[in-house]
Amino acid sequence: MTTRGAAGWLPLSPGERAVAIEVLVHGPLSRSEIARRLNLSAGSLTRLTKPLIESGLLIEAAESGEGESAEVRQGRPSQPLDVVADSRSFIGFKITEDMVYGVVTTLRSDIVARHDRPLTTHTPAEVADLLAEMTEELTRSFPAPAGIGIGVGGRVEKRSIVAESAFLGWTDVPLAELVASRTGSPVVVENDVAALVEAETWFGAGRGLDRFVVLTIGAGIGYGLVLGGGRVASVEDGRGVGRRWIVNPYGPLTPEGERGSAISLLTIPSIRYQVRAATGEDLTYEEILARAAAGDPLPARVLDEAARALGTLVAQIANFAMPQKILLAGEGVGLVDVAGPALEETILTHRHPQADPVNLQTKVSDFHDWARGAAVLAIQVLVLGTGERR
Amino acid sequence: MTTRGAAGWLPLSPGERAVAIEVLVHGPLSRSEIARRLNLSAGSLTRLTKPLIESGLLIEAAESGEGESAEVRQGRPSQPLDVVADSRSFIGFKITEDMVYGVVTTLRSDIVARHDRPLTTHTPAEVADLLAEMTEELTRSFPAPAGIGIGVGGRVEKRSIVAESAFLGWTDVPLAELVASRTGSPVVVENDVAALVEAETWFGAGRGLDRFVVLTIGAGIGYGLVLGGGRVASVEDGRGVGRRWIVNPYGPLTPEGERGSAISLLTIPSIRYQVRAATGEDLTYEEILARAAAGDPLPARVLDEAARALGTLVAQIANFAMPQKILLAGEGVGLVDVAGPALEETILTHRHPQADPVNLQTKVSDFHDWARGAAVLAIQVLVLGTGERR
DNA sequence: TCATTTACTTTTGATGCGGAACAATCAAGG
DNA sequence: CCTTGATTGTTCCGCATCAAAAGTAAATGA
Repeated sequence: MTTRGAAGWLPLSPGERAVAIEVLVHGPLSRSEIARRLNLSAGSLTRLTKPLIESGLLIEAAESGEGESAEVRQGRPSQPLDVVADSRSFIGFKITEDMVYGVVTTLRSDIVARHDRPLTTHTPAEVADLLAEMTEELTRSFPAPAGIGIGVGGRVEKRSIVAESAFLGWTDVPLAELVASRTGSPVVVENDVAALVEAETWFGAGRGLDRFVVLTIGAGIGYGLVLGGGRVASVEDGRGVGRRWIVNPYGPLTPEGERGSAISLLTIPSIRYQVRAATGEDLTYEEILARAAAGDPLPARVLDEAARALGTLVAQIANFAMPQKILLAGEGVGLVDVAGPALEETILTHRHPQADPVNLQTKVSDFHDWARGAAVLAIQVLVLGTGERR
Repeated sequence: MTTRGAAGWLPLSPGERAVAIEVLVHGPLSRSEIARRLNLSAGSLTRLTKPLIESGLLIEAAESGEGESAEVRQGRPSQPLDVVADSRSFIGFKITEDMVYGVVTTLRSDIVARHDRPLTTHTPAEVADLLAEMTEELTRSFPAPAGIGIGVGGRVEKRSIVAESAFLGWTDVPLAELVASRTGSPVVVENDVAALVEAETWFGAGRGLDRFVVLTIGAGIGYGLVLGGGRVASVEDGRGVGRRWIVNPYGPLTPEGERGSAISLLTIPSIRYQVRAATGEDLTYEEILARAAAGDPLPARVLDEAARALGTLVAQIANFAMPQKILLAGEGVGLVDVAGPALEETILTHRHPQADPVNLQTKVSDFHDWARGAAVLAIQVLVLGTGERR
């Protein structure tokens, strides 16, 4: 097995794991607070926290200090527990066509170092060599990594094998094994969108939610549905979702995606293509946003149409999947700033008048966020033994 | 409390409840089979089943008899356990504008008697009187009902109060209390769609599934999303969902619903309205189906457009909510028989080419199915103590 | 100083589960 | 006919886990 169990930490009992995850995800918490959250008695918490503290995973945090401890309360002061975030470090990689982005994170998934390198070859062995080299450089000033997570666009099986990746030209590449043998660290490989979704579910916008959706816009469209704390896997994962999400049958026809599909309306290449086809100018996405903001009518029209498509999608997701929150992420969500009103208006048009307003959050992510997502997967799988679901 | 706990049966421990539900929902099962399904040891099953058998809820079923016991197997023969379906009876009502439909069911939710009565008044007290009378008549040849379930179109709160029902003109009517005081039986009131969804989740198309969707077409549109065995409640419940599900912005404008919405494209009144507006003839839904099947172009066109709208909806639900199965139910699903190919084609158009085919099931329901749904709710709440979720 | 409040620990008892040993009941094969 | 093996179900014991209760600790406020 490439991805063996908790490396270094003792295996956790279900109760211990629940406590560890609660503290890890929801910051420093006192024992009594954890007891309330997990519906356990105070006595159980003494029992469960003892081995966690002894093993070094948790620590009795220094009292919040002099700053200001919120309200002064009566009674014995509580003793917050916190994870020893720096006790282990994790490495996350995001592989794109021509670059590899790497980060080092703490147990809390805070990024403490970044390191990127151009990717000049797609040969599996050479890519693994590069990842091993980058691991070496990244860990120079940190303890040996407890785990390595790798995010790749494409289909990934068993969290270790890249079954199919078009932009790398890979089929059934056992990437986890290749990297693990070079670095000696356990490795988890996952589809990039899936990793980002898990990261947001644990540490980001979806923290503590039961139903949660992540929609990413960038070079393509990504969709992740989280139910009951776990991501729902589907066969379309990593196969370029959104090609057949026909939002507007009379919408534009672009090289990728069907006419009027989410891909042809929303992705960065499609928006650039539409502007280029109409004006002859080859503008970057940022330039298009800037021109639209400045009042240039053609870019504004393209972005307005995109925002309306996005609003339709968001409303449909809210109507049918009923998430408590929808996160818009990726490099291509800048259009929300420029065409926000059109987005809002379209959402309202497609929602029941008495329905709850859609809880929508926007987060422009860069490639280091994707790499961080991969690191979070390593935390989940390797430290806490959170296996795959169904 | 109107809806007090398990009337007659001892309160069940979580383990006992799990066993009871497993046997109730999945037919006769041997102890070892239950142990496998619930991941319990054989010893635990002896312990858990003993009180259930003693209390009369379960029984050691007579061996399947002479017929043919499938394959001959080695070893001690298994002893299937089954619920004593006839030990209690349940009553379910569905209230429409001018009729009340009533059924008597077994613990397994099999309908053993039906009785309908016209509804000539909408006064809460008189409706409750009628329900009490019908209960009296329905239980003449059956033991006293263990519980009564009532399904109403509209918003229902706390499974007892009709907060708002347009067609009855009701606001905050404590219907459960009114009926319970007249009959002496515990009463559960729920939105009709919600009740049907629960019934299908436990005993119907959604049995054993983790993610499941029910879409009903009739006088209106109904939508129910089941995740992890529980229905997701939403504020739109009972407020006429589908009015803002804009499927085709250039679709027909009907008296109800926005232009091109699911309501104006799919509901029976809208389809009849479209045919009437075009031909001047006031046809029933069944007549429209028959004419379209016979080749009459105008009804065929209306139904074709409806089927394409339905296909779009189904595909969107499959794309975004990712259920393992979608059930189409209600009085208005007959169009699937007439315009099935258009439905299939539209679904495929909106699905990823490599996605799993949509698991779609169609079930024409009559009003007794709705009443049965209400009875199932009584079974859930009163017998097994399955409370509300979130 | 002393009651009060809140947080945590220790002890105790109950519960529920898995596992081992055993009984029951069948088929297959000499 | 008897043995062997397979499968189901029962009984019993030990273990893990939890809640409840009682005790300890550390603060506030009068």
